[in-house]
Amino acid sequence: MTKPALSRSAYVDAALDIIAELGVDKLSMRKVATQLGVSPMAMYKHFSAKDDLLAAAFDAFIARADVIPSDDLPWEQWVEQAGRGMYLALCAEMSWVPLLGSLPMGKQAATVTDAFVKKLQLAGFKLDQAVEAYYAVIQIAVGAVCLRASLGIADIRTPDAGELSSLTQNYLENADAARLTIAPVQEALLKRDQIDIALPLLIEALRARLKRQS
Amino acid sequence: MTKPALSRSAYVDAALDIIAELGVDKLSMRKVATQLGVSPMAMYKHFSAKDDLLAAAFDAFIARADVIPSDDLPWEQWVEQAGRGMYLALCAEMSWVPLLGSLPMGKQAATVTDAFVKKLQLAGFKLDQAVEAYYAVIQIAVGAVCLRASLGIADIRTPDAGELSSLTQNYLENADAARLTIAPVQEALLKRDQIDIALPLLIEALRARLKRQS
DNA sequence: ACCTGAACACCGTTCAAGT
DNA sequence: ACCTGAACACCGTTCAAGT
Repeated sequence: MTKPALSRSAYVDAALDIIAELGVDKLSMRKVATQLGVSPMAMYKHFSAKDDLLAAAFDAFIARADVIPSDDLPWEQWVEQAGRGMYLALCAEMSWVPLLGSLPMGKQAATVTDAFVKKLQLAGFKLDQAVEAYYAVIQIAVGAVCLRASLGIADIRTPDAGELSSLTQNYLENADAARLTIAPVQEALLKRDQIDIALPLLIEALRARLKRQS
Repeated sequence: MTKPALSRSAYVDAALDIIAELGVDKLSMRKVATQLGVSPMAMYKHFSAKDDLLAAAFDAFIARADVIPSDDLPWEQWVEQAGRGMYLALCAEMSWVPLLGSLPMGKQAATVTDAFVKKLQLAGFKLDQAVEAYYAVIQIAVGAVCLRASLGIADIRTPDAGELSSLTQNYLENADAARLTIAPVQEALLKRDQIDIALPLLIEALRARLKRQS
């Protein structure tokens, strides 16, 4: 009996399964192939290299994350929800984080761009301002997830109330008076959702900019 | 003749050499050991695992980057320069970028925190606002570098004038009218320094916040 | 204390060969 | 066209042994 030829998306789905279970760092060409009952080398007919598979998997991940908010929201809330959506999707699958700086944006990312720019243009922003705002939100979402990851927060559970984050623990080595004052404030800040640090400030600045030109 | 015992910092220096030459992704325990003329296993007396070496190397990298601006600048410029300094240091050694979300902050990062918070407190911000502003700047700097890396910009050269970034190339696959309008604006934006996208907006918001409470 | 040698259990990828 | 098997050139890390 001849095996049906495996499609590109079959490999991508298998990769996403393995990533969900073991994390991006444990993904290997061999594991994907084994899950599909195929030789590892079969994949090189569909993907030029592991990076290619990873980029395709990330784009599929973005599609599933579904970060585009409902259209009837006012722009401030729309932007806030879009940024939070990106942040939350990545928080749920934090093993992507170390690769965030090396993954190329694919087709699904482009549809998010389109929706964002359109929403802001309808709100009265100029095209270049809308594009600028989009990339500012992306930066902040990615930065927030990176910061969260550096805190050593595990994927699911929130940190135990009594326990200092690893970041604050490091900070308190060789502590002086200033650090002892700063540490609890830092710890309180970092216990909140990291997306709430810079995103509200950004939206404030955008609102001021819009008001100034109307 | 007995070899002098190798210190932790000798390993870190060797690691930074290899990273500067080949990139973080090509660093291996075996290469560091070979450069020092030692068995790979010798390192496990000084570092519990490769992650431990990498964290130490990153902290040394931060120390060398020297991102703390001169003290006599007004706070807006000080914050702007600090953020830009982080951004530029990472742009110069972009192979760190994929790891930005998984590297813990060490002692050198803590001295940057201290300087930043102190500067903003002297400018009139409350402690919690100063800490919040610091992490907002970190997020934006990290996000900007991640975005720059995703553009497929090589470490040194600026992209050829005539050539679209890989991000815009991907964006233009299956292009409709809207995308054809957005693409050149996006490309112009992404040719600028990525740190200039969100950092000025953040500083604007901070200034407004400070004015409101005084 | 610090280092070594050999081994284990993995990797990504090439290449020639199969059907 | 698509897949296989064997091989190459690597990895991080463990463990028992050396000095």
